[in-house]
Amino acid sequence: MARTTGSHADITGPRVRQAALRLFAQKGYAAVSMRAIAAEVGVQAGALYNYTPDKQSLLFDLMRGHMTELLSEADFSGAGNPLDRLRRFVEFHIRFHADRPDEVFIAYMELRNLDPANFAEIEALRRRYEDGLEAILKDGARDGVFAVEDSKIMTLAIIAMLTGVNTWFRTGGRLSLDQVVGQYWDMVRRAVGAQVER
Amino acid sequence: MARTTGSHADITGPRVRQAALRLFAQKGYAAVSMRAIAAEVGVQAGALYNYTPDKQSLLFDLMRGHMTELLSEADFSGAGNPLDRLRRFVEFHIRFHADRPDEVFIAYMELRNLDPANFAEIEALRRRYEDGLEAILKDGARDGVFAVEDSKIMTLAIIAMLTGVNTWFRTGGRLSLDQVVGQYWDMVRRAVGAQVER
DNA sequence: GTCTATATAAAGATAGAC
DNA sequence: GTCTATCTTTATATAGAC
Repeated sequence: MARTTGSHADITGPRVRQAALRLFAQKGYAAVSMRAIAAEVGVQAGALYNYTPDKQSLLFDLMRGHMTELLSEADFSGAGNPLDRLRRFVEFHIRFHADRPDEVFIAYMELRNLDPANFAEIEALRRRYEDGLEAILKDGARDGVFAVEDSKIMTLAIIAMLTGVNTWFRTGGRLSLDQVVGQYWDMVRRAVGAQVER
Repeated sequence: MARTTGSHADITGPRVRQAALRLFAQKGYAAVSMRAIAAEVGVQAGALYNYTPDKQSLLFDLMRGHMTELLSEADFSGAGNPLDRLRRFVEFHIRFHADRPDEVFIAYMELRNLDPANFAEIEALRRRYEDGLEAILKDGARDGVFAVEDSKIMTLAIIAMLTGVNTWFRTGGRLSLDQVVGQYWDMVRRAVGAQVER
């Protein structure tokens, strides 16, 4: 990708983030050099430092942006009965994550490469998301429509199961995302002990 | 750890693998230098090459050893009814993985750092393990005791849910491993549509 | 078998010209 | 804003002494 000297701040900034996202997801943060990111963008390594103070900030900004968007799009308003809220959560989680495989991969794989302060901030966001699901389960248990022995364990089990979709799902594969959502909803609904509607 | 010059092949070999295991799990393969492994063992970097041809082989041997042990200890014999076999699988999976947090972490996080040929070999072993669980689900569906819409999806969903335990379980924490096994078995049993025994 | 020393390559980050 | 050039550090791996 040949590039000439000049000013392209508005274009280059997003391209740096995009290149870092793709390369971090593909090879891992520690295995990606600033030179590799620069090459993907089409600039020299030194130019990257106009857009990020260092490599760590690049990783942190990607993860924080992802978690912030996740929390802003999730519906934890509490509207509706617990079974409907759980169904909406399952569908949202699968679709949101299927749309952003690289961001999801980084968010789960690169936590240990965050500086301690950055790690704490990302963990707090993740915790808020878990709390959103746990509130649904607790409300369902309170209403007697879910069989919840330990809401925290059930929260983590459901999220792990749903996020696992990203390890194998590919658009255009054997199953449509609609089918995936349907089957996971069947499993989650049964796992929480909700009655199967007929 | 002060060390002097001399021959310690029988001792040093396992210590190299153990140090690599611990450091790869903690910092990630790409972020761990051969010098760091040597320092953990208490030798100089050059001495490591008496025990491994290179860093990649160190990673591959750890992962292959883990997967081979997993397959050798799992009971995929087909003895018993599908519900009992599934219960045994759930308990085995949770306990085996809880006993080996570092190996499990590496096996899931460092796949992309394997050379292509090594990756193919590990993937084949992982597939064999998945096939073992899928056979249980298929037998249960055949007997009409499980409600299985797609055995492959259900296999991956169960494994993802169970392996997720490793992200939070710590010995001496709020819950004993017995309690964890019991609660996950409740969820899995319901997720596959099996009747809850009373 | 382990050491010291080193060959060779690549990393993160910065300086100064344009 | 981007370039080229470079400082400084660190990496994998090997050679040869003991």
